[in-house]
Amino acid sequence: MLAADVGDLRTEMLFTALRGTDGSSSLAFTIFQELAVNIVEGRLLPGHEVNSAELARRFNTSRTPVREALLLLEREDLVIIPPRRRPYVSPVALPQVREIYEIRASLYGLVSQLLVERATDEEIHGLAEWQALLVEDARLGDVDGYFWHNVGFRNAEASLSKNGELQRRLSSLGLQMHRFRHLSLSLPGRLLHSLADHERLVRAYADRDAALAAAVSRSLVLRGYHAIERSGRV
Amino acid sequence: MLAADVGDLRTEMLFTALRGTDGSSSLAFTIFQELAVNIVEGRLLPGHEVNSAELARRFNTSRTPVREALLLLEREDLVIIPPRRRPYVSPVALPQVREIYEIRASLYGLVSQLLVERATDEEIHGLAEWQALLVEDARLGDVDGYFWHNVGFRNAEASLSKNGELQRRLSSLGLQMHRFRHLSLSLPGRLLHSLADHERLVRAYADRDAALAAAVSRSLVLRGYHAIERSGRV
DNA sequence: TCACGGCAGAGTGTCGACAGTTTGTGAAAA
DNA sequence: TTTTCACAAACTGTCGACACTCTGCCGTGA
Repeated sequence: MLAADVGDLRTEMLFTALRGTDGSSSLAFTIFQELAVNIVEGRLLPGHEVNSAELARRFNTSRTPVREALLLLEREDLVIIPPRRRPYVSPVALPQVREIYEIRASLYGLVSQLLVERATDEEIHGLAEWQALLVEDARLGDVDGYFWHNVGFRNAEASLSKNGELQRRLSSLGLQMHRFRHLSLSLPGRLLHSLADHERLVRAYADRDAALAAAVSRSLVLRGYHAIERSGRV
Repeated sequence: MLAADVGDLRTEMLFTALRGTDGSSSLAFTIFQELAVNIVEGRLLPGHEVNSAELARRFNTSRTPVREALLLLEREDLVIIPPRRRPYVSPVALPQVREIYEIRASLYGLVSQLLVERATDEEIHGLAEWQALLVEDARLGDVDGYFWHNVGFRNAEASLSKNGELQRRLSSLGLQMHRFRHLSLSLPGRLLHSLADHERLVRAYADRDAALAAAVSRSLVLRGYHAIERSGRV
């Protein structure tokens, strides 16, 4: 039933850098992925209790793979497993959102810096193509399209930093961020601001200006947080 | 038998920020901690295969908690669990060491920046006391003492950033880093360089110079990597 | 009426067992 | 002698069951 969701090309993007990491290949990871998508897309709300026995029934398995899936979810901070108590979907409170954005800003600053040092001209040109997609989405007012192309752009940047660890950690943070990022972009006017920042970022890449790129990248992320903060929606 | 190791006050420091995170309270986490210490202290070498059945025997448990402990170890990148194959202690190759130091440098830059913005004068004064311990260790040439006081200093900084997520992620990185960090400090002359950097860092804190503190903090970490790189020991 | 204590239901943590897969060994063939 | 194939041992992933713990409800006593 959820295979459709998980198989979806877009949600797939959220897991690419995480896939290699997982231990148990199939059952546990499948359940993990399924639940993770439901959490980040907001179908499983914060505080919702997840029952391993019930999940086992739903997935036609025993509780063992379910438990392992829950551990994977905990590793991504999507659920909290108190000892001897029911696991529940982790809360999304503003202070914690800020913490995550701060980390993400710092790491994307690093990505941009490394990218300038290590990416080839062709690779940087590839980023410009993502940028073109974003421009088009913005022109059409296609918030959803913008959102996912933005994910693609971000993933491409991370990959060009040529630091696999960094890429993995950002992917992990990204999963967490998707729980509230759509809030940020759907705010009025936000999309155009974001686009302008992207523009400056791509230009800094083309100019091979590492310091500027890092600064723009950081502020790009932080601006997303401030938008959420001001919206008062969390 | 290993309780002595794990109970040790110093190794304890490595896990403080990780403790709350764990799902299974006792058995799995105990096994995890035990194995983690053995890996970071170099008693379990990279590539060494860990056999869940054998571990279960050694800890007088079934394989279930052992499996969960292995998942926790995988989360800290201390073991790799290929599907349907034996888990093994993750390798420590120079390129990956570099990746981790890059991330750590960036995040400690963030720590220093946030610390300047958020710590009270008393708290910053507390850091100066750690610094005094380091000076004393350096004077005595006590590399081991310097190492652990340095960990304490770093933990204190992370805590003063008042960003719990950041603290947790640094703790996770730290666990990984301890696998090769002792290499760095035991290099001749390295200790004094490190001390001089600390001195500058503490002064930047006292002066509330966020930009300088962040820069010094980053270079402090990166210098550690360059020392390892030049030593050619990895 | 309200507080306290005990009891039943639900759920987690752990266990031992089983099936399927991988690895290593040894015999057979080239 | 070297290579290939097949078999056996070892190990992983999964399962169903059991004991202990927690939670919520109900009855008892004040």
